[in-house]
Amino acid sequence: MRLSTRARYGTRAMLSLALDDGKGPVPLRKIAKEQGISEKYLEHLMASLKSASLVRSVRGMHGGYRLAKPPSQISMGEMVRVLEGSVVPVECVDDPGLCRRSRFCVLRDVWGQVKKAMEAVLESTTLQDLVEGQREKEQSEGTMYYI
Amino acid sequence: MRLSTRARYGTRAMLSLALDDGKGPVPLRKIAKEQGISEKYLEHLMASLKSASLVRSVRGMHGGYRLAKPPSQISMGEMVRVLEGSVVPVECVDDPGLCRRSRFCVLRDVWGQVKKAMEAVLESTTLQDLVEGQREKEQSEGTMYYI
DNA sequence: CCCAAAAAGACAAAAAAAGTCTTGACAAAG
DNA sequence: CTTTGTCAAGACTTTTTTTGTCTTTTTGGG
Repeated sequence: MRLSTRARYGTRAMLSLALDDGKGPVPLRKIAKEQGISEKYLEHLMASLKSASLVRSVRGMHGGYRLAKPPSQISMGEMVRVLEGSVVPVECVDDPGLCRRSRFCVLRDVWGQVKKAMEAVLESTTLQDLVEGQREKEQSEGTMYYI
Repeated sequence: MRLSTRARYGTRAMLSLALDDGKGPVPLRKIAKEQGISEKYLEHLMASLKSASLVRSVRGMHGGYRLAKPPSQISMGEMVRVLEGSVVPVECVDDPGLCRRSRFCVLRDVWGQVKKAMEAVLESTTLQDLVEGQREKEQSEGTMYYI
């Protein structure tokens, strides 16, 4: 029940873009450095995000990536789906035809509930929320002792 | 964000045991056949479930496995944890030391909420609930399909 | 009592799949 | 002609799933 690094890295990259939203394209290299991710690997993630129209790219000098929509219109759910495929714990939840027991399978019902519960959280959180949360945390960080 | 077959097969095996609870030990071979799982693989799963004291085994002729506790005292959460390790989507949620950003990481907060949401569902569902649900389904549909 | 058969158990490791990361050649924009 | 993204291919690693071989426990039939 783990997320792969695709979702972890990808969402962090998206958060980076959101934090710099409106300041022109952010080069992949910068994001990779900030997040400690291999550039080449991040490239793959950005390709997925781009083909899902969550980001847009600008080539050439001063190029880079930027969000394709305002942060308030990009949910965690959308990002995770793009990066990892569906948020479903077991295939048959989305695709009952996969198993002919589906109609009578109580376990399938449970996995369905799990999916719903996860989605509720992920869909209700947008990049905008993350940005705001991050700004708050940064503010209180300044007033805290460094351990 | 998928469960591995460990959790899928394992929970199905546990449900099988719960449905036959009180009728003496069920041989692994029977469960494997019912569920279409390799015997040897299932053996590994049962070993995990056994060492977590969710099932007990009886060796020798007419031996097999049976639940170690009443179905009402075994939650889905317990089973999934045993079979898959923790239900946590990202390590740092349980173990903040893994990343020094943890304290200020908004994404970690979100993954924490996702974990809670999943756990709420899984902890509140017991094998007893599954058995009852299964019996209801059988009744309303008249037939039960085993493979 | 002794043996054969039916089970679980242990240990190992092969095989397959998924995930992660790298290299290198190419294309566009300034 | 340098900075940046794009694409293809594959190497490497880790996890997951399956298989094999042998041992131990228990029971039921002679």
